[in-house]
Amino acid sequence: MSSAEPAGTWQQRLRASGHRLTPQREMVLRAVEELGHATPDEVHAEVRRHSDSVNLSTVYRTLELLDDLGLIRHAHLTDRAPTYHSATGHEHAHLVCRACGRTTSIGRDEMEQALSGLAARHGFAPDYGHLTVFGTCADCRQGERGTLEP
Amino acid sequence: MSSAEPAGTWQQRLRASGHRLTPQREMVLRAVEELGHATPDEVHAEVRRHSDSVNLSTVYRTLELLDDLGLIRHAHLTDRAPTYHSATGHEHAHLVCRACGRTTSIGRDEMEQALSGLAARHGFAPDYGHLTVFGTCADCRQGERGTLEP
DNA sequence: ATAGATGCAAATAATTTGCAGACCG
DNA sequence: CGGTCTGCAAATTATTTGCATCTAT
Repeated sequence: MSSAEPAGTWQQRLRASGHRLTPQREMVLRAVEELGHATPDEVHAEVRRHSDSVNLSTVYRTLELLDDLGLIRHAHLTDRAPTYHSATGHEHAHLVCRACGRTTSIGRDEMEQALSGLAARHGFAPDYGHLTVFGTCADCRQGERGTLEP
Repeated sequence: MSSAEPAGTWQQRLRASGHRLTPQREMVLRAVEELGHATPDEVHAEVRRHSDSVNLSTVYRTLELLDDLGLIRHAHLTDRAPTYHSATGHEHAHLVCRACGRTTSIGRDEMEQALSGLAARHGFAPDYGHLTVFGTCADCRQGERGTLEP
């Protein structure tokens, strides 16, 4: 049904689309996979730890490219910067608590099952791996003591 | 159950929270209600059409205040700027097609029903009025001509 | 009268772009 | 070699903030 990962290694994937395999691209991809969910800035910092400098512009350009190729994905876990994560693992959506900031990953299957009826009804094919549901988690609903801004 | 609109008119709502009723705030609120879904910049432009100048800073400050008070709401309909909309109407979530950009409103009830199981399972209370589901609409799935790689 | 609100301009933050030189294939 | 990529610095875009002045209450 839904095509998830394109065939081939990421190296092949790059070449197949007429792009080149550079050390920067390899480092950025690794950083994203290690960090889990990270902003462009965090990826930049991580890359710098392992190797010498890679320019922030290059990080932005690379993240965009890898996202286009489907090698990584991005989601909006805050009202601010987008965060990137590996696409080689299992596709997942996110529940984000506004009170404590905690993020819970929801497997694609569970989310797909929940939205299947709605999706069918509207002839809409959701991008599950990009979906973020904001709200309040169990812990924060109990201890509800108003707003706690970090 | 879920407290949607606080009691009282928006004027009362403002005063009750220790804020003042200014012409700027009134104009911004009107603009948001007229525009449907609008970015801060669009709200600014709309306000200027009707009356003389209101500073963009004031628009930002006012949108934030009205959002905090629950008089308006915001959602992320693109990977970019947030858009604000009236909260006096029915609360709703959005389906956004990445291909054509079309936005479909989904009533709170329908979305709540779809996610109820998942929400209960995780003890999570979703903010339905903020939820945006990206994906591909029916029309665009047909005309599908693949991905456009550079 | 007076705390809160606005306008303005400058400060931040986040992201993008032009270009010359470096480098993959 | 030759077209891609990268680094760098400057340009954009988006949003926030300090402060003097104004105004709703």
